[in-house]
Amino acid sequence: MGNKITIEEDEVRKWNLRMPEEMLTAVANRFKLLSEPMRLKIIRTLCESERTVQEIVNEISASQANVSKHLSLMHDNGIVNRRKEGLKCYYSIADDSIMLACYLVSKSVVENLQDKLSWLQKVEN
Amino acid sequence: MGNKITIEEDEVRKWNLRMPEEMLTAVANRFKLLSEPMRLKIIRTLCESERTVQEIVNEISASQANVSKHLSLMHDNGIVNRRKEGLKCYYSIADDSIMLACYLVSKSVVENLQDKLSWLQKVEN
DNA sequence: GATTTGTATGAATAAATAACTATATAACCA
DNA sequence: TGGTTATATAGTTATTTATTCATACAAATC
Repeated sequence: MGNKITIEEDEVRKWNLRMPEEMLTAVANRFKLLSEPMRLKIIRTLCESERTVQEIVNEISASQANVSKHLSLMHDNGIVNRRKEGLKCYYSIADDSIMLACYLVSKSVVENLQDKLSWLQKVEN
Repeated sequence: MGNKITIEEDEVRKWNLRMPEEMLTAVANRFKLLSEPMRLKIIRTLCESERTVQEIVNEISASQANVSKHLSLMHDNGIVNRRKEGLKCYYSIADDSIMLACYLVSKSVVENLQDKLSWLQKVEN
């Protein structure tokens, strides 16, 4: 229990500095997939466990067509898995790094918000 | 030397499941900032050290207006710092989590590409 | 003050895309 | 076969945005 992920700080600072153009585009595309609130909502439900399209539709109250399109897009880009069972179609997270990215970025965003809040409170007094 | 970042796996899986709507939008916006190849190129140069606008323009061969606009956008969103010195304007990375996100996502993208390649090689034989 | 240099910005354009409606497909059941 | 359910897709619209060009601003130098 309590598994830990460790990352070398030195590695981070020089993240693929010489990465060729197409790979950079691929990285940008991966980020783009995570840049829509609706898709983040979907991913968030999938982080709990696999879900059918309809289950997601009910949970996040969006249209079936829209959820399906987002799932298809994410499937085409390899960030979710698809598993068919009769009429239903189960989706799940295909790449744990997605969750890690969501975790780190949301943590950072929340921390920034907290900083702004405490700054505002200081100014008010 | 060899500083390490450690992350609890359990924490990752339940990344802010109950995060309110506006925060989710903020997270999506953060990802959106990282979803353009041109901005990633700029960020990549800034990961080495702070740079003036003109230095970046020369390094990535883009127009001054475009680089300036991207930098302004990133500054407005708090992911780069701005430091004026005479005529020149030095930009730098404001948030280390940006680098971490770039590192993790590009690592994952590269690994996926490698998987695809080795699969292709198998099929060819 | 006039000029030069570094940076920012406004307007215009083209491209991408999220969401909607309607419809198609595909699997199951009666 | 006909009907129902779950999901996918085509066409359309509205919005966003990356880029370019031209110009404005601002600090330094002459």
